[in-house]
Amino acid sequence: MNIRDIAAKAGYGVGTVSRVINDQPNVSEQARARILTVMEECGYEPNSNARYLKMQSQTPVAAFVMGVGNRLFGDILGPLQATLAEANEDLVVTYLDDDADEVRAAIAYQNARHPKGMLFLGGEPRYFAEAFHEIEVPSVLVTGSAADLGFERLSSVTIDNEAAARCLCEHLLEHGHRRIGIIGGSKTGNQTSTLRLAGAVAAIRARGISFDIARDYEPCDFHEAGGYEAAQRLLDRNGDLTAIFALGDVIAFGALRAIVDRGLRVPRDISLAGFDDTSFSQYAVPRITTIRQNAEQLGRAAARILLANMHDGAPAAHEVGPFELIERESVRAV
Amino acid sequence: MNIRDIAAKAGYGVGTVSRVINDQPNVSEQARARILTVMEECGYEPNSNARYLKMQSQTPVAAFVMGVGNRLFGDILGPLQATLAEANEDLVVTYLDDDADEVRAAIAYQNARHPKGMLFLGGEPRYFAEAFHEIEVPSVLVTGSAADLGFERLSSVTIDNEAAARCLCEHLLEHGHRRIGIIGGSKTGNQTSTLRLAGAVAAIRARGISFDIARDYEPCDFHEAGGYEAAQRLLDRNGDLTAIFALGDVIAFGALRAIVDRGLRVPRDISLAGFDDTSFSQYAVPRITTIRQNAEQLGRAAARILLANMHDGAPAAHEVGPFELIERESVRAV
DNA sequence: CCACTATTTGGAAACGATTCCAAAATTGTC
DNA sequence: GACAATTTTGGAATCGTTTCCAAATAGTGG
Repeated sequence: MNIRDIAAKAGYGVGTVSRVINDQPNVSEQARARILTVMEECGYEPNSNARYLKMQSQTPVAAFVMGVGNRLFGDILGPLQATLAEANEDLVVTYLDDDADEVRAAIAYQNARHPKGMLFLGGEPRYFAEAFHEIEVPSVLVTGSAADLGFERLSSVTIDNEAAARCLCEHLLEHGHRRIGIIGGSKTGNQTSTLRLAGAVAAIRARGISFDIARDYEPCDFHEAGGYEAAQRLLDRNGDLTAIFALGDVIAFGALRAIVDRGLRVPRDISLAGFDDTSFSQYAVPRITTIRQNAEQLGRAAARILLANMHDGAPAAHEVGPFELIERESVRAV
Repeated sequence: MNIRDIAAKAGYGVGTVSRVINDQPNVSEQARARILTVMEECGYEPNSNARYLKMQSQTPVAAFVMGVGNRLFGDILGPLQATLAEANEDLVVTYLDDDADEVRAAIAYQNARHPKGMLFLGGEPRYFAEAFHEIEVPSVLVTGSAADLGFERLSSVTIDNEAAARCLCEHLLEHGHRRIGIIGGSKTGNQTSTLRLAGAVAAIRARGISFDIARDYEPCDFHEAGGYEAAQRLLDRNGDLTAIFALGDVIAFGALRAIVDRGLRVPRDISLAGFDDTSFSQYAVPRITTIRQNAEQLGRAAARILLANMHDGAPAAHEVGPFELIERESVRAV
């Protein structure tokens, strides 16, 4: 069942059928209706290979997801893919550890098939910045800023992580906290966490309160176990902390458990704040104060920007989405 | 740069070049070497669209993920995609709500591009069973059983949900619980949840204890909010429950919050059990007793079976993976 | 050296779409 | 009703492969 069959059945030429398929003008209403009916009847779907072959565009959009465990990415990926689907664009997904070599290899592999576009979720911008010079298609960095990387075809969608962390920290400060500990962010430094850390530290120091990175900060991997261990280490060093700011909700969740295991209570003994407003944070006991970023909006924005880049040759855009402080029960005044 | 250019540059015909590309016999060593050299020099990569168009086999493997929120699927998808990648197979992912029409439309759309294989994660087998008669490629149902659906080309990878639920319920019974409530599973019935429910109810009734579906069971959507509300409704009806079995960890997590909001404590007043051993369940307060299924193993098995089906024409296989009861703190003896 | 078979090679046809140009049909104007 | 302008239509050429079939070449035994 191909376009010629449809044309024959409908009593029109292939050109007209093609125009109908592609929603192009200069087709009479009558012809359009008739052809649509026939296509419907036959359950006809155009062959995408023939189509792409002719149109010279090739494989679908490729997405690289660094950090499968992060539920935020799942929440972003859903709406992102849905938006792409509305434009009939498929999405080839590759899941990766956030490791420089693995990232490079995966990018090289996908790049060889000339995808129409690329998407990077999570991960360290530095890693693929190295691999990026050979990429000739529009790309979007989701959940990270590429504005300062200066790549011609690399857009980005993110929130202002620094401002958000500052906002949250000010919230803690306003509640009287003076000894605040921070956990999260890899030892080797990771853009997003670095920004959050910077914002938090800036807020604290702006009040003339000292913050000693070596003492008051503890890096950890981005999962519950990391948060658990980091909180342990941080509390071992600092008996006087009244609040802990975890650079991610899953980290906060692990930290919560660590605090409880020490016989302490949140927020009575220690206040706790997270980041991301992952779906479980409003159900945790206590409900966790956090920063919400709108995953759906980020996902849709990423898709929209990429489509604009791909189809209309729009220049790289750098969208900064809104965030919101969600006050819950895990922070109390001291 | 196409196959004709390469043929011209190498001084051979397109047929010979094609044979080299596809590793076919009947090419002299001399020709093969020369052509490979030229291809290398030119950085030539065959156009996959033209190729798939001609070969009638087409786009990569298509995966349908029903229920983005479910972190288990993320955990399965990672290893699954990695295994596929080892065989140089790309994965096109579509995220869907578990809705019959949406599923049908997505399957029709992807099927029209004649993917090499299909994967279904989560979702209700019935929904795509309807759409399945038109699928002519090998497929694997992950996290659901297809053994009894009787489709020629549909494999499945799952655990024995019924036995696992029975096992967990027996654990509750051994701890002296006699009034057990169950939450989870959609109103319209969903294979996985139905099996879990059946196993649980069977275990309870096997002890001569009555279980009244209308009274002791409450369906809900698969997320924290669903669990929260279902637990509320269930507890409103039954003041005498000593244990609640949630048909999924996220549901259990919502239920935990609902229990706490009633001023009750887990496990002192009510014991709670989940299913899936999602990463947060061992950090929840209290740590949640649950059933672990090995996501990585399931993912790899699914990919392995699909590859065998695709490449070697292996018949449909139905793999039943192991499960494990993880005893934690949320269940105590009464 | 010939007849015959086996291997290697070349190139036209086909896959199913899009795109363009020319032809046909319609509309508008006087 | 004639003519121009516009809209609609048909269909050949094209995209870059694979797959045949026929032709050329190499190999073999007598």
